[in-house]
Amino acid sequence: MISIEKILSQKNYVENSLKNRGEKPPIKEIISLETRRKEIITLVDNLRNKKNIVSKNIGDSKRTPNGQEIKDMRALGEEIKSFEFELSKINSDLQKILLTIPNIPLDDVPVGLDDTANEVIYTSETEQITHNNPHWDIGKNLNLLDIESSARISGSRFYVLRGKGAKLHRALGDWMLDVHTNENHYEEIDPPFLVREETMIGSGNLPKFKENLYMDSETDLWLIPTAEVALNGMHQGQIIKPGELPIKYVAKTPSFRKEHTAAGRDVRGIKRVHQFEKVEIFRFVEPKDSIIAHDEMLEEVVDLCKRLGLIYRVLKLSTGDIGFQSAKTYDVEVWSKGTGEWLEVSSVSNCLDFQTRRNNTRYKSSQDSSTVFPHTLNGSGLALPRIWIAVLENGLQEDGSIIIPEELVKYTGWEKI
RNA sequence: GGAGGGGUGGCAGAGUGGUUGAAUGCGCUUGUCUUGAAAACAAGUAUGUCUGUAAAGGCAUCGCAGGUUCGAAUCCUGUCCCCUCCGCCA
Repeated sequence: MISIEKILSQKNYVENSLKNRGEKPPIKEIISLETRRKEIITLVDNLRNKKNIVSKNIGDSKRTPNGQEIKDMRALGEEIKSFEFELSKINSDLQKILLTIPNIPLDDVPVGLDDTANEVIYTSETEQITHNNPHWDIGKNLNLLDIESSARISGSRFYVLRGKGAKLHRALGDWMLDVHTNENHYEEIDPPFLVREETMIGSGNLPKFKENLYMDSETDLWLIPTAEVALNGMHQGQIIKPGELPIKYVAKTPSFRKEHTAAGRDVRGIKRVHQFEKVEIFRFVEPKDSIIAHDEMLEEVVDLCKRLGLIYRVLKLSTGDIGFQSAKTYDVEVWSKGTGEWLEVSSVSNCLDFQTRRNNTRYKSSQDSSTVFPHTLNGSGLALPRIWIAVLENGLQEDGSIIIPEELVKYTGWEKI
């Protein structure tokens, strides 16, 4: 969440920045709640001080309190209690509002209310070739993809991969994990896929995006829509020791999404499904380092696309299109030759201190020993079934076979399908 | 799921309901001593929040939430987490 100090001290800036996202936060209400909150704190503290002095006096002199004292103190206690009640109400109201306010975009994010304002900042090929053999046909013909079975098992928007299709999928994931751990020096994490509500709030997925998440109401656990949620939760409530930043995590997990909002869209194939695998890279960094870290992560993601021989482009998302928790986002898309469209395979975001404030993840700086909120960054590296789609459609030969990218051969054990 | 035990400061570990924000030890920081280091000695060493230019002070926090009391780390209730044993189980 954004800090209340920022809202108070830079009211207009905050208001304008959020307007660019199409948001109108109740700034006035926040300010009045915050003002009242401080008033009550001062009041309650003074009353408690009174109470403490009397109690201490009784304790020090080792006597029993007289009737008048007991009466006064009881009244004082009641007064304190009623203010405390108001205070807790204000705190929860304030919290409720603050949790629904999205992050403030960085100044170099293109202004616009939707994806039409996104800027394409790089495209690897000037021309995109199309061949009219979508992955659902290729996959079926070569017995790599079995939508009929997944429909029997789970319904629509799921997939079954089989044989070499499954192996290719696994090879892609393993290769990505190896690149991130061996070359980019991330620590591999295998986290839980079910998380507590607090963890979902920490990442920014709750309370606002409940309708897109699966959860078990018996245990109050939520299925992660991305490993970002789990990785971000690793240091909830912790103070990270001096010298431990940057922390770099990579995880391959399933991602569970209801995709209610997209009903009817992208129904064919496996581009948009309820459960998919994704390799996610995540960093906790010192605030001064997040801008550079963001560009590094974009490079790491782009490098994967290059090495797979895919056609890709990089978008800088507009103020209206970046995610709730993000201050700046690059999307990386690969070209799907079979369907003639760009597939988003990565979203690389700098969330600044937005998530660490929600998580209460802090960092003790070695210079001045003050505690600060570190910045977090996340990026897919990469989203799997979509990359699987691209590799399949991209590798399709005249004779109907598939050539596997060279990098993957030592993971698959074969060069073609 | 059943039965027990436990959650206290960076760590370990005390704590008859009344100067306990908290003994003691370790660690860490600084100083004295030393050519330097070690040892020894001395001092300091949690977080949040409010008032204040500052100095300083108030308040809160002993897993979390309530309750009892003039007064709660200490008593009561609920809850979460951890450990041990039993049962079940990939």
